[in-house]
Amino acid sequence: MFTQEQQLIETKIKEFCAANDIALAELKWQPIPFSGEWGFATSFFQTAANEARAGKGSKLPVPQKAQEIAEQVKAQIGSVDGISRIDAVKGYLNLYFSTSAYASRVVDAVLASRLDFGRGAAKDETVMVEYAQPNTHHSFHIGHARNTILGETLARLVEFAGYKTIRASYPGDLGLGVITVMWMYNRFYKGQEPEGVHERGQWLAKLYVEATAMLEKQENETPEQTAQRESYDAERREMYRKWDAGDTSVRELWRETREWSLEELRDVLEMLDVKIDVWFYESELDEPSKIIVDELIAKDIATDERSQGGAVIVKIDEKLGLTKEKYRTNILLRSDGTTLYLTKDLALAKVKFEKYHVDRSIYVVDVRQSMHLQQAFAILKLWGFPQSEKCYHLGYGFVSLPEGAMSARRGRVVLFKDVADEAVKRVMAVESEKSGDVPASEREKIAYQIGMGALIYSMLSVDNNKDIVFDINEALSFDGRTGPYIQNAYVRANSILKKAQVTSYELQGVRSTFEYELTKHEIELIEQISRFPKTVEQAANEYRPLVMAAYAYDLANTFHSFYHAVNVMQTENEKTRNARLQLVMAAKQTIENALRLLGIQSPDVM
RNA sequence: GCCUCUAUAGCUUAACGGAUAAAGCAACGGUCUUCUAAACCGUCGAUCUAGGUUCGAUUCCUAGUAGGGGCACCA
Repeated sequence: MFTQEQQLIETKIKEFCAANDIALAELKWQPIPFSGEWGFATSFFQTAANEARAGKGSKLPVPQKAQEIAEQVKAQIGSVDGISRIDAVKGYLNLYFSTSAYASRVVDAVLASRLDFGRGAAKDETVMVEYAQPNTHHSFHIGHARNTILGETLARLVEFAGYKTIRASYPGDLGLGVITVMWMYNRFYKGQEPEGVHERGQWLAKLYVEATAMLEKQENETPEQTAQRESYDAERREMYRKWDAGDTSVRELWRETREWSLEELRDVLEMLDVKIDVWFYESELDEPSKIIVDELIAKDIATDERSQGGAVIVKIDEKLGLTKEKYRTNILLRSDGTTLYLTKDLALAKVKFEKYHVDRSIYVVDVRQSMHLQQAFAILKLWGFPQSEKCYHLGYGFVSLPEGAMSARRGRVVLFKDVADEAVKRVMAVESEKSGDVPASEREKIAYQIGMGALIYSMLSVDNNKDIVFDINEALSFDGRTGPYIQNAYVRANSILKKAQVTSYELQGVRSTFEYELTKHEIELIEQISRFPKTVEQAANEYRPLVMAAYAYDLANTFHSFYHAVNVMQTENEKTRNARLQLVMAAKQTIENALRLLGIQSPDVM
């Protein structure tokens, strides 16, 4: 927010260095730490090191030399409009703001932009974020939730940063797992499905567990059991064959059961406030991907070894001219001519680039598929798509349970819906004792917002490449570094404004005046608010939801401290009180904007 | 065997190559007649090992140790 001052100072520093034959290193700006005052800083260590290496000037150790330069620069700059004080400390040049002017600038900027405060300038690039890719015929578990939460936050970040953003979901709706569920249903449960979107979706997952148990070879099987199992498996394979051949009744069964899963998925996404723009289905990419294989063979990217009883493969390293093994070789078509995951991903990428004009393509996919995606990107490059350079795999660590890995086969999963329900229950339990004035009609809705806030934040506050052992008590904790903590800061800000009866017209559109001695807490709050736009930029550029999650907590933390230290309503001086109320409005707005990027709601009361 | 990720306080996690490594939980001690104590304030407490690069390394490089994950007809 302070680029003008920064540039002015930078110019002065450059002039000084040029005049004195100092090889200035790149200037990097940062906030001044440990300050009750407020400003920005840069250091001269690199410059001093450059000088020392060139053998110029005094032979001081680098830190002293940096300090010397800082002092000289300070003397050279003199006074700058809007900067109250300049210090040269330990090799750093610290520039302190004229507090009241900057306080007004920050607060007014927030109040002028409101929901758009922090939004980046519109960019001429289209980003597609692909996430929410669960398989159909299974139920949505907490691992899928991590994927979806990460993807949605990333989508919100890049969108807010100014990119045209397309949200894509890619459910896996074919394969042996899907057929297994269909076979189980058709054989034993036809027409017995329960009512209710989630009940039905979860029931399909139960069928899968039951079917797996029936179809897996058991220890100490009797001959009858073996025969039974083999006969079941033959039925299943026959069903797969029919599906593949386009058999009408099997296809109809498939469409019907698939829809049950998709209904549940859509409901879950709504619960998470996710609005998918484009749905891709694996089944729809099967045929197109076969055509692509022919093209890749024709272009001599893929090698057809089918005549020797082999498969169609891509020797990626060889084609890229790499001598060291990196991407290795992968298969595009099985020897029986059927496609694989990689084949379909290539077809999907083509659609993304050609039909949706995607410049950047982000894949939010389990880190275990890292190799697979690197291979896919490499093949896209060979294929001649320049966008392959801007394909990015946002991998994320495994979500496991304290008792071990989740397993859909064995039914050892924690379902998202169950956690969400539990979250509401727990919030309702504390709501009655902790909050007085939550209207009865709003109770459940607010409990849901808080419960989801806790769950979402717990997923976002861990760096994406780290594994998570899911502990429901930790995920739904409401104390400390959590979603509800941040929501509570918002509620408190709102509460002050309500009490003060600041309605929209009185203090809005009126330029704030901070013509008084600001407390340390106010300055820190303003400083924190001013960092929001840069944080958006950083989080979006680096594809790191965690950066925004960390910021949201820091902002809330600063607000809570301010709240305790400064009593806004009891401020005697009216001008000071008004300025503080505007600061509270700005803080409230910024917290809301940050939470919105995380996909967390901001309840007015809690 | 090759590739890759991770290693920070008792536990869970932060930290553009730069100033005093930051939080939460747990423990201990304070703070509600005052804008909501789902909060605030304080105490205790940490960079896996060995080299290297650098003026400066938790951060980069190499090796090691420990633990995940991946490596052609699964997704």
